[in-house]
Amino acid sequence: MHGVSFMFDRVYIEEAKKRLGKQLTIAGWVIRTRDLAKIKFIVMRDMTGEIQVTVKNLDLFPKEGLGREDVIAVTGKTAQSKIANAGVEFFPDRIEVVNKSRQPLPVDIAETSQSELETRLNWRFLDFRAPQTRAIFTIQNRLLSTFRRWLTDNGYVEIQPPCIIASASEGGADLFELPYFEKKAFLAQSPQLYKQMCAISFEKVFTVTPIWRAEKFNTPTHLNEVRQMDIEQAFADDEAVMKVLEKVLVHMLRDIKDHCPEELKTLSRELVLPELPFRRITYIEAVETLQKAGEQINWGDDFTKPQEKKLMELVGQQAFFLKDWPAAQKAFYSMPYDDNSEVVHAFDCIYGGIEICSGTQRIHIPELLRERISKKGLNPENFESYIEAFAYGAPPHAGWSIGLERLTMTVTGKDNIRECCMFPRDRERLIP
RNA sequence: GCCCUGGUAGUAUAGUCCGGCCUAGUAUGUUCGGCUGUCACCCGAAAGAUCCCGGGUCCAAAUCCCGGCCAGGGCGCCA
Repeated sequence: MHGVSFMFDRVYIEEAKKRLGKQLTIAGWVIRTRDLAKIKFIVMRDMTGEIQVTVKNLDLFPKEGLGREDVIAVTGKTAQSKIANAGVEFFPDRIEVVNKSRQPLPVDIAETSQSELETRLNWRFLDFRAPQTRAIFTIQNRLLSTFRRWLTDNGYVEIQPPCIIASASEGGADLFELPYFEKKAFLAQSPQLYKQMCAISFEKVFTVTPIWRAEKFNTPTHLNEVRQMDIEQAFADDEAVMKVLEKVLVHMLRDIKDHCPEELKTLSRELVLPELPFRRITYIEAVETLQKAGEQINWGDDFTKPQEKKLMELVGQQAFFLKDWPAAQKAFYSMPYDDNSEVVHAFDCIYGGIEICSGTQRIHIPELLRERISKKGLNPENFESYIEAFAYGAPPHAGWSIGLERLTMTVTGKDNIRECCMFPRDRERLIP
C-alpha cells in the first residue's frame, strides 16, 4: 500500500502545536513553500489548522520538490519560536510525499483567492480547501447540528419523510417527474403532509430534508434543490411556533458567534444577534407602511422585489415576522381567522434582508380543508388521502421551515446561495 | 421567459468605445536558476492564449454586426 505507515499514529496539527518537543507525525496538504536555498519552509494544513515546517537539513526535502496541495506526512517535533510569526513551528526528521498534486491548480484556493464562483464550483472539491469556503461549511455544519440538538433537547422527535412522492396535486411549484416502475412519481417539493401526519401523533417533530422545485428561476437566492429545517407541532397555533422559531434561531446564531469566531473573521463577518422577541408586523401594516412611503400596492397584492427591499429598510430590524397574510397569498391548508376568512394564520420570518422561514397554523378540520381547497379552485377529491389524515382525532397544529442554504447566506454574509450549498443544483448546473 | 453587462494563458484581469502600432500587456500560478529565518519571502529567466462557438462586414477583426451557448446582475416565476 502507498504511504499508509504513518496513519496509525498521525496527530492533528492543532494537537501537535500543544505537544511541544514530542516526536510525532503530522499529515496534510502543502499550502505553499518558501525556498531560501539553505533553508526551506513548508506551510501545511490539515482539517484542524496550519503549521509551518522549517527544513534546515536539506537532505530531508523531497528531491522532486513540493507543490501546492501535495499530500505529505512529516515526522518531527513542534517547538516554540520567536522568529516564526505563528509562534510555533515544526522541525522535521522525515518528510514523506504521500501523493503529488497535478500543477498548476485549476482554481485559486489561496486566502486571497481570485477565482470566480463558477470556476470554484467546477472544482468544488479543491475549493473546499480554501479558507473562506471551509469557513462557510464549518458554520453551516454548526447551524445544522445546533438545530438538531436544541430540538432534540426540547422534546422534538426527528422524523424521516420520503423524498419520492406520488402526488403532484399539492398545486403551485412545478415538480420534477420521474419514472417509478410502471407509475409516475415526483421528487418532493415539501415534506408538508408527512410532517403533519407525524405531528398529529408524535406531537412535536422536526426534520432536515432536501426538497426540489422544478421552477426555472435564475436568481441569487433560489436553487432547484435545497435543504429545509422543519418543525411541526400539535396543540400549537402560529404564534406558538413563531416563539419556537425565534428562540431556536437566536440560539443557533449565538452558538455561531461563540464557537466560530475564527470562521467569522475569515469571512469578515460581524454577526449581530437579533433581539427577542422579534417584532411582529401584520401584512396590513406592511402594505400601509409601503403606501405611506409612496408605493403602489393594495391589500391582496404580493410584494414586488423592490417593495420587499423597501419594507425591510422601513422596518429596520435584523429579524422580524410578517404575519396575517391574505389567504390568496398562502397555501390552502393555512388556517383562516375565525372573524375573517380572507386572512390566514401564516407568517414569514425575514432575517438579514431575506425570507429564511415561513410557516402557518394548519387546518386540522376535514370539512374546512375541503372548503378551502375548493375555494382555491382545486378539486378536494385529489386531496382525499391528505384530508382523511385529519379525520381521526387530529389536534390543532402548526409548523414552519427554514431554508438551510438561505440561513447560511445571511449568517456568512454571502449574496449568492450557490456559495452556501456544497453542490448546488440550479437551472444549468448538474455537475459536480 | 424578459432586460442589462460580460466571455482574452491554469487562475484573475488590461486591451474592445474610436478595427491596423496586439508578434495580445500585467499579476499570480507553473518550470528552471540564484539567495540561512522566510511568513502572500525576494531576485532573474522561460514556457503558457486556435482572444467562448458559428456566420457576416472589411484590404485588415480580440475589437464592428447577426445568431448560439455560458456567466454575473436586475426582474418574472417560486401553493
